[in-house]
Amino acid sequence: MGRAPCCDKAHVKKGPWSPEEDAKLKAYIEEHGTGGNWIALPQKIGLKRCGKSCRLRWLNYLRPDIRHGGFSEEEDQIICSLYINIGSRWSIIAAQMPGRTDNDVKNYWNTRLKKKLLGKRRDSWQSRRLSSNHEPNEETNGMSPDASSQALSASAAERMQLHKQLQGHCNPFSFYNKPGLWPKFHPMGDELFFHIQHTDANTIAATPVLQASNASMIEPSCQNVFLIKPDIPNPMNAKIQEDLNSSTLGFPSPSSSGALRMENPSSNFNAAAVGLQDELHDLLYQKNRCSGGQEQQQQTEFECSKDMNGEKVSMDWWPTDGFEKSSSGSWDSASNPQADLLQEYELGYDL
DNA sequence: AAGGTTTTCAACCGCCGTCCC
DNA sequence: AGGGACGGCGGTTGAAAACCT
Repeated sequence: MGRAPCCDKAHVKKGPWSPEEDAKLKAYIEEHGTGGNWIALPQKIGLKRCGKSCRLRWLNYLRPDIRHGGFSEEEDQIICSLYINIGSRWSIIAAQMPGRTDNDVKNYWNTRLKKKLLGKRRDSWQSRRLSSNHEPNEETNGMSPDASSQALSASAAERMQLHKQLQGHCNPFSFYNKPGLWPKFHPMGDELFFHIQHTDANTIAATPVLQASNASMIEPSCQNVFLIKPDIPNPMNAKIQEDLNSSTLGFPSPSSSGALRMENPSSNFNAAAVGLQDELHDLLYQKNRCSGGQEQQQQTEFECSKDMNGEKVSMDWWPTDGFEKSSSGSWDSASNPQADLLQEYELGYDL
């Protein structure tokens, strides 16, 4: 037996809200609040709407402090940073940007940022498939992006690709290519701690901190993954800062292999954070790192590599360095910490 | 100008966790 | 303890707008 519907769907209105409905809902909530019961609310005010629909309309559109559109570069970076690290937790991500709703952030990611960061890469791959006789093995270790995408959740696949792009193949000086700068960056690490703190106080320092309540919603393995604004008093911050200070690594000691020692944690840590922010910014705003610093609009990793080599070369959508697909179908890691990451993605983790 | 295509985003759907009886 | 009610969330849809040919 299925669950009873939250409302009588035969008698509720659906579709776009009229100005009259908006006015009724807004006036009532501003005067009486929601009364703690969204289901009963539409009946009270004579709206032929589902309670959930009222709630959504209020939260996403009618609330007085809502901001629509006009995402700033800082917000872009916050969204990308958090998406890479915690996945599609839109409510948590939105909570970092006052006035933004999860729906807005989700739409913005799906329609703009994702395309900005990932879209052209797929297009490139598809066009190459059409214009050449590449065997799948040459491209992606036997898995086409489409096929591999089926094995991974969309979110995990996207984030895997973002990790890859941030790895900066074409940039030998990339943050990702300097292991000494890495924090223990594996998002599934036991005590993973990913601290993005831009030293430029005018940029990331303006980032609101994750609320403790939100942090508690992240599964334990990822609870230490978020942006921090150290000067904001917050129980979670205190704990994080304590961990940071007490760790010889600059972040909590790992309990497993794959972690990277750092001699000068604080400076490296900040350098790492700055490096990541810079690279994210580059990806978002098309600053070209591999053509001697020349600006080149809309250039993504594939095009970048193509230019570097003067010919169309195979740049895998999926990472291949250090990865081997074993005969059993699993990924072997050749001493590459990222192999573990991919393995866990393959296992279906969706952070 | 018209028709087709793509993009955007508000709204819906259904699952899940929590609360309360 | 168990089950229903509800809120919250992420994924998806589809109409409207924008853009292209």
